[in-house]
This record gives sequence, C-alpha cells and structure tokens, in this order.
Amino acid sequence: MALRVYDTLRGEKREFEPIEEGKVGIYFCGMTVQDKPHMGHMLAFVAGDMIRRYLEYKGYDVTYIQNFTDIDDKIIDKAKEEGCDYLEIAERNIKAYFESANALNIKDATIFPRATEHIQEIVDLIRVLEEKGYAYQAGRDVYYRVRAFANYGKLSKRKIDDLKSGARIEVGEEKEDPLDFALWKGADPSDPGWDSPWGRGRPGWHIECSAMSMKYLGNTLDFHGGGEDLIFPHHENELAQSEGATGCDFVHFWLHNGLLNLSGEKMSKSTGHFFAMEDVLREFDGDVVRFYLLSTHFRSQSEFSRDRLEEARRGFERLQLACMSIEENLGKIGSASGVSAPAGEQLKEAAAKAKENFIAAMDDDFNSAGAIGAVFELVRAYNKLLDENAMAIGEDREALEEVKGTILEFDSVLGLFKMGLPGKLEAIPPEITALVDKRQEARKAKDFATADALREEIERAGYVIEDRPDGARVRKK
RNA sequence: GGCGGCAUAGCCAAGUGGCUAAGGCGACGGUCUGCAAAACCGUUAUUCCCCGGUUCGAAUCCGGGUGCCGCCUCCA
Repeated sequence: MALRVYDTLRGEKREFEPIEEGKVGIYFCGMTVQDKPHMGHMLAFVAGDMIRRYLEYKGYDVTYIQNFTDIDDKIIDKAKEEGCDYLEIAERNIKAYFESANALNIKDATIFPRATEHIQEIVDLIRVLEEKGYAYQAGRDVYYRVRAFANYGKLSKRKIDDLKSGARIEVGEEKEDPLDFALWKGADPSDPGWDSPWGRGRPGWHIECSAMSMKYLGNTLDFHGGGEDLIFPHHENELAQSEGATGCDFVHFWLHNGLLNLSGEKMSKSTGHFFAMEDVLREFDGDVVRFYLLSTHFRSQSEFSRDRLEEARRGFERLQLACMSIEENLGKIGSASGVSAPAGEQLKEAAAKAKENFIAAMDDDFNSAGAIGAVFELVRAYNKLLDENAMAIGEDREALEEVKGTILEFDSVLGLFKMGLPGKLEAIPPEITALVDKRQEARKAKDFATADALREEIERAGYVIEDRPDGARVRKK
C-alpha cells in the first residue's frame, strides 16, 4: 500500500515519494518561546510526532527538525518587563515545552535548532537574497522585496493585490512596499543584537526557519509542517525566502494541522481558560491527552473542552483494560506453551485484519483517527473471543502474543503507552488493601451491607473493585 | 471584503463513487454478579444540512442555497 499525503500547496493528496531513497527530512515549526505551551501547540507537535513515527514505521530513516525561535519582539518585551535577559524567558519556556512534550510521549527531534544559534546562517541567507535582488536595506532594517518574487502567494492562495489592504508600515520603517517583510531588524544598543553587514540587529521572524531548515535538510524538504495559522504569512514568507535564494522547490509536502478552538472562544490566558498545557496535565494523564489529540484527524479543526477529555479518558481506559487482560493471561500461562484452538486462530485473524485496517488508515494522509478505530476493532474481537472461549484463548500463548505484538506495533506509531503495554496494576496503598480484605471477609460472611459500605468507601478513595472468580481486584479509577 | 474549511446517530468521530455507513462516549434492554465493576450480546443513522444535476449507482462528484468555523502579517 502506498502512503498518500495531502499537500497544502497543491491542495490535493498524492503519493509520497521521498527525495532520497529510504530517507525523509521533516521540518516542523516549533514554538516561538515567548510563553508556555498550550493545548493548541501540543496538538501540532503530537501530530508531527505521529507522522514522524509512522514514517519510521514504514522503514524510512527520518531526520526530524523542530526549531525554537528564541528571539522576537514579545520575548524582548517580556524580558524588559521582568528585568531579566531575553534568554531567561526563552529557556524557561523551552523547559516548559519539554515537560509537556515528555508527558505526551513526543519523541525528541533529531535536532532542536535555535534561531540565536544560527545567526551566521541567517546572515548568509539574507546576503544571498540581497545579491539576487530579493532583499534591500532600508534604514537599519533589511526587507524582503515581495513583488520581486513572482510566485508570492502560491501557498496561501493569495493574490498580491488583495494583500495590500492588510499590509502596514510601522512607525520607523522605511519599506519600499507595505507588503515587504523584515529579514533583519536593526537593534537599539540596549536590546539583544548581533553584528551584521547591515549593522547591529536581530533576525526578523520567518528567516530563521528558512535558514535552519535548509542547513539541516538541504534546499528541498520532504515535509514541512505546522499549524494552519502559519500558512500566512509565516510559511508563505519562508517559501519566498528559500525559493528566492535557491531557485529550488522548497517543500514537497506542506502539512498543516487544524487549529484547536476553545468552545468557540479564542484561547486566552487572561480569561483563565483551561488551555495551558500544565493545567490540562494537572487534571489528565498525558496518555489520555495524547489519545484525545490523535482521535481526530490532524487536519480537522476541533473544539476543545474538558468534556472531550473526560470522554477520551473513558475510551482510553477500555484500551488499557484490554491490554492488562492480555498481559494477565500471558502471565498465567507462564513458560508452558499453550495449545492453539480454533478461537485462537480467529484471534490471529482479527489481529491481521486490524493491522490491515490500521495501515490503510495511516496510509491515507496519516489518519490516526481511523487507525484508532482499527485498534478498538481488535480490542472487541479479543474481548469477545475471550468471553466465549476463556479457556481456549487464555491458554493460547501464540495467539495472545500475536495480539500483544500487534498492539505494540500500533503503539510504535500512536505512542500511547510510554511505559510499554499496560500490564501490572498500579500499587495499591496498604490502607486500601486493608479495606478490600475487610470487604472480602464481610462478603464471605454474607454481610453484604457492610461489604457494600466498604466498597463505597474504597471508591471514594478513587479505587474500583472488580470481583472475580479468583478474588477481588482493585485498580485506580 | 479576500482565502480556506466544515455540516454523518444524543455527543465525539472515520468513511470522498458500488460489500450490512468504522470506532469511541452516553443511554436503554439482556447475559454474568449477592449487588456491582469489567466484559459480551441486542437496540440507539433504511440514511449522511436542504434543493437540483451527473451516473446503472453518490454521504462521497458538479451547481445553487442555508448554517457554522478558521485565517487574512502576535499566533501551533
């Protein structure tokens, strides 16, 4: 089966062909670290991570680049407000990014380049643009001459003349044309800056991504991703810079994730909405959040709310319980090899079918939502066969290993189980175990009133009891 | 105003020309259980916003309408 991917530039899906056999280069726009990450940021990075993992699953050697833009107006303003160095602001937010990324089981990029560590590459790129007539110095700044680039607007499907109304010239700017954007901004002596052929200054937004992506991935990238909101102006400008400088196609496939809305309202920190990643992670486990984010196609816009996460938590629990059941059965078999029964064969068939559906979904523009559907189909098949043939399934090592292996394979792409397949029950505190034991005694004595009262107490403490033929089992709710 | 997207069950959400319209959450009925929980079975879209058209055949393609949303130089 061939992987088909939608490309924002061409506006259609087409078969993916790597530029270089067996290898894939992805540049995913990271954060401008002026603030801590929120759910919207993490949706983008989880999507990028899932895409990267699937390409690796397909056997490609993937180079995944995700930048940090660690210098911009807002960062400088914040530093002034707090009376600290701009890098302190950047470092703090980069740290917060990694905390969230870690909770969401996002694999580290191959390289995390930072704008301020690539000033030389940025300057070199601007000089090339200058030589080719795409850039000009005006006062202390250097601008990109938008009208010089014939294809300007091709990514965002904008006509250059329609843009005029939105364009503006800030006080102190000496642009030739309001559409032109800054490649280099002259800096006051008190602001952070670097020496350059145009005087002391700092890079404009956009240029760092062109410089860093091409440094690490070459003139043409297989994939370039980011939020839909970056299409214009950020990616349009990157494209103009890169293609202007090299004359090559910049990107084969532009990937843009849909934006996450907050119950119809604009996200906002000031209104205290539940949106900052650290707030979300205080209430929900990272794996649940990841499951939620992957259960909608990454290109869809969607409304985010606490209810959606609650729903995801229950759905994810179904998956976890099935995994635990598989592990439990495998554990019981021990080293003895089980006998394969017809039910076991059916289970193996279900695993194969689920794998087929999983790959078909992922091959269709990285449809993780469809792929998760395939995972649940396997869960149901397993539960059903186990329900009907507990003995046969519970002792069929080969079939169980097959299901487990299939789920682990799925998870190499979905990344839901950071610690491996959920198997062991969480440690139960002794005070809870004591209550469970008391309840068992009451049940033995047929004192169900006491037993039920104890169960309620245990549930209030956040634990669920499942009475099984071989005894009571407790798990954390 | 310009550009783009979406409209599938109570809710979330796959499916973009042809098997019974995935899957999850919820609800109801049943099996199991002392009762629960978990799990399983059944019911919950004879139909995919509306109206036309193309086609042997459309949720899927085309035209029109309605509604919602996003972007338009802070933005993942």
